[in-house]
Amino acid sequence: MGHQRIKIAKIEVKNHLQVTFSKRRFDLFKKASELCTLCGVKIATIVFSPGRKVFSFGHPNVEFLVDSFLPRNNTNNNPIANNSLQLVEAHRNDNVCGLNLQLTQILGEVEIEKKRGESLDQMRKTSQSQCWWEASISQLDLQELE
Amino acid sequence: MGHQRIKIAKIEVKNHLQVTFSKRRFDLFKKASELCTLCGVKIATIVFSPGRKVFSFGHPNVEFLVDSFLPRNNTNNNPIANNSLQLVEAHRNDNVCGLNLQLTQILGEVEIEKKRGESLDQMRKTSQSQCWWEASISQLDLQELE
DNA sequence: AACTATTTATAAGA
DNA sequence: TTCTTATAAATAGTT
Repeated sequence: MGHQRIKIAKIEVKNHLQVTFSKRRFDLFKKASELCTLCGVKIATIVFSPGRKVFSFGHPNVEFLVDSFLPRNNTNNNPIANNSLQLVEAHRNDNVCGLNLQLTQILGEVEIEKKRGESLDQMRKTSQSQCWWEASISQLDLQELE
Repeated sequence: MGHQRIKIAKIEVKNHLQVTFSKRRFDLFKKASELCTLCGVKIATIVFSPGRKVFSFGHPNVEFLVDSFLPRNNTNNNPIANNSLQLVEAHRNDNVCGLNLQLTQILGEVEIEKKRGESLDQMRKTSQSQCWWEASISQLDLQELE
């Protein structure tokens, strides 16, 4: 890729590895996010980093994995404790879900802004002595007009 | 992407969606695999398809995820179960942390794109002398633009 | 962190 | 479908 193609093998230079990890992890989650949106599927991705950290992406959240794989066989018979746990669970899920929604929405905004920038760039380039705005405004969609 | 750029939004044409899903799922797992090899990390990815099928990729396998995160034996006095619960806690915190990092980075991207748009807008305005009617367009509100 | 030169990924088309 | 192709994205190395 890039200037030189690399072999898909363990990167030995620690600093280089960290940079590549950050870049590729971000893009992996981005691709996962796009697949979610494009195809309306549920995805959970979890990465255990070299630095012993855990990164994850999930839509609608990562925890749905737990619900999918395990039946809730709660052996704790204390109803108050159970309710409290459920409230904590709900709050956490809302938190993660909300962040994912924000992420999705903002990714969309980025796309819109980039597209707008590209449109303006293109129009600027094609504008000679003529007024490009008149010819182009009819081609802008609503989001761009906003 | 290919011949045309597409909006990241739900694909409505079923046949098209299926093709895109297959391609992008393959590439997602490929990217995950490369990240594993390059950086020596553990990854688990699970996709619940529109056709109710489940696809997964894991290195060294997918099950380590279940073993790491899901407390199978929920008897509260079981030290193994407690360890699992702690892992779940840690993971959730990391998940939120990771999402926040993504949000921060992407919000930064939005700012950059908006500034770019503003500078292009400024360039446009400086050329207003050639377009006497342009100012009136800029003053139209959203409803009028629609 | 930002920037290129290339390699990849991929939306359409065949 | 499967392959091809034109174009958009990703990214390795650089500044």
